[in-house]
Amino acid sequence: MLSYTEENYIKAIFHLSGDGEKDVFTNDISEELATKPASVTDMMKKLAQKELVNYKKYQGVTLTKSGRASALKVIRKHRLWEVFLVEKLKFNWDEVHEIAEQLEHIQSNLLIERLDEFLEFPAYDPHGDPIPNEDGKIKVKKMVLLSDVKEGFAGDVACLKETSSSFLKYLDKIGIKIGTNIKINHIVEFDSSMDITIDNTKIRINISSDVSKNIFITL
Amino acid sequence: MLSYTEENYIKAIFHLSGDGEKDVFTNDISEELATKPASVTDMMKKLAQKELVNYKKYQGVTLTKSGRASALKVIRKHRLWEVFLVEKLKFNWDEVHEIAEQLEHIQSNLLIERLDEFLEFPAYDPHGDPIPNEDGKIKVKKMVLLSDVKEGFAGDVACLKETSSSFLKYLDKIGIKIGTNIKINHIVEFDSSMDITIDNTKIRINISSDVSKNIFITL
DNA sequence: AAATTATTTTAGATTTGCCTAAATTATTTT
DNA sequence: AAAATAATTTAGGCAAATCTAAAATAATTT
Repeated sequence: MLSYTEENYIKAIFHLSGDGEKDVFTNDISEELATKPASVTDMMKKLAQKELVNYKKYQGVTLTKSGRASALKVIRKHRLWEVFLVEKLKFNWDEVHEIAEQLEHIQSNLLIERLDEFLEFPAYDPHGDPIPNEDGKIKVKKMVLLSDVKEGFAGDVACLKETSSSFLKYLDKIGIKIGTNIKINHIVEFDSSMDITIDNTKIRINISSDVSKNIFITL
Repeated sequence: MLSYTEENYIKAIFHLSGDGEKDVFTNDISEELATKPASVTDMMKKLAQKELVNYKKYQGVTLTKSGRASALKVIRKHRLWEVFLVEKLKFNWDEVHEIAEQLEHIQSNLLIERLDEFLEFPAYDPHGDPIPNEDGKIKVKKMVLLSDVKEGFAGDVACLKETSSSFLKYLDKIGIKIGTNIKINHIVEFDSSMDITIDNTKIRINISSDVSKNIFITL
């Protein structure tokens, strides 16, 4: 069984690797977890010993099969708890992250399966991120970054890249949530900001490229 | 803020002191928490330093006001989570303790208030123990140990002293739960076992004094 | 290719919570 | 009241996870 800290390292590596694709480096992990690089090196040796990561000095790390499975389990728990907090306890989507960071470490397989059932087997969390199933399988939605599509295109908000509280609060304010329909009326060449229509209403708003770069919409 | 371990010590002291009445001794705490007496002494110094306990060498400890408040907060969380597990996630009353032991340490005032609301402000947990309110106030039910009442007496099961899985499973089997009406038909002088009627049915069963000593009924 | 810069690792400490073994204090027995 | 026993504390250490400072390695620049 993994310690609280080990789980956090494994999760950080999973995220930094782009869900397991790329190698991850010491400095990046230390930044993600707000620790020092030396601490990361110590932990990488420990995780390598436990065969959770493939580690070669100075070469970065990747997760092993077993490490990947552990990461997906923690992510599953995190996202299910987020659904619980938003759907059942009426939290806003910008308030749930810190609490889910704690809840994700609760150890009980039965608990998480019962929670999943109670929530009626959600496929996505409140930010649109997919919830891995018991076997770590993820349902991938076909989607593109809003910033990558052309004028005239329309789609539904599927997922957010950035989930900071300030970003989520801004989206609340302008009326964007998961499932909101967005139509791109015009892209300003100068700054790549977009003039969009929300849910086929008459209201048009302008969003900066910093915003459109962080919203995925369905294809 | 208290560490996970400190919270467990404070909670153990609260329970061992009979909810704050008596002095508590090193050996008892070490037994309760499955640590060694020397470890307890270390922690008592630390908790005294933080003004959570009154500690005098060799004399035992008591909780301070602040220690008592911390204990009640952890107990509140533990019991609310137990209600959640039983009422919402369909756990049996003998399965919830270990999970609640973990959940009770999650830090978020908002979470616990929202959970309380979601559960519709329960006053008692699945074992009949009272749930302290936000201010640490407890609603005391008037009750007596089943073993302390006379033949002919009847009352409703209010609370259990022992909450081990084996005891709870036995109660399940013989049909006793919180709220069950029990009438004492006869007490066997030899072993103090009791012949009882459950919920005014025609079925009579015999329970040992080990059982009757662990069931509280309403006065 | 040598020098500079950036990244990573090693070495040695620190803190928290725990341990064992020995010493101390309190309690009980004779 | 002295001896024996029980409870508690002290002293010294260990493991996990962290840190700082110094050394080693890799990458980049000139």
